[in-house]
Amino acid sequence: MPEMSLEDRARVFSALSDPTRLRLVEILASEEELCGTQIAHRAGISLALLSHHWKILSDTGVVKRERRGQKQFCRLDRDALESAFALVWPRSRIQTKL
Amino acid sequence: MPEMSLEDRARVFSALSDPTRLRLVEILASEEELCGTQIAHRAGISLALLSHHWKILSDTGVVKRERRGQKQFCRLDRDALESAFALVWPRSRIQTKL
DNA sequence: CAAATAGTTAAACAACTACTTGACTATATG
DNA sequence: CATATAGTCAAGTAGTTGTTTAACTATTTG
Repeated sequence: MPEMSLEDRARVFSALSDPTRLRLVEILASEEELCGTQIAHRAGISLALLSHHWKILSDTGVVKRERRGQKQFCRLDRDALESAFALVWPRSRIQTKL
Repeated sequence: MPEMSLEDRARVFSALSDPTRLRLVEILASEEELCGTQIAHRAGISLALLSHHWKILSDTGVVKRERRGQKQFCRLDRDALESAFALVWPRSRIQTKL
């Protein structure tokens, strides 16, 4: 993540601003990777609704997806989060450099 | 910040999800404290619009305000941010304990 | 009290968002 | 090819949000 505009940083926070999506992200924060069906099941939502939120999380760069066969595996992109958090939460950037 | 519900954490991110408000927060992240007129001037917005966004930032706990005479001084509440970020960005909590 | 500074509030509008349902596409397997 | 699994997409509805304008309140100072 070289540079993110104010709008792009706001879009990352917007991706985290819905309880359903925040739950998805928090689930992913505690796992290496999960496929769509697993995520939907853990979050207790339909696949259609996951697909809707998944697109938003992907478009904003909060998660990365990779197709393997029928399934798509998903993981957090911590660099994107860090870029968005940097100016609000400087400590995270400074301290992760340790 | 003892415990924050999923909804409350989402509300913090929602407070940061608008470019205008994110700018306000980033301005405050680089200063000890500022009064409303200073903030509005730096952000290039009207006082009426600041007041609208200021309420959202206060209600979600992202900033704390204190009246001194005519002016209200405002500063970030980093504990509230940390509580919201914790499950998404575990490193910030762990590392700030160092 | 009068005037200036600092901030609030309500109304109105346009734009956006989450969710459900049902039909659709893609990949793997028997 | 048929079936099952995995996920997408479009349409519709209901609710929310950001901004402007203009009038209003609160506090300080002359």
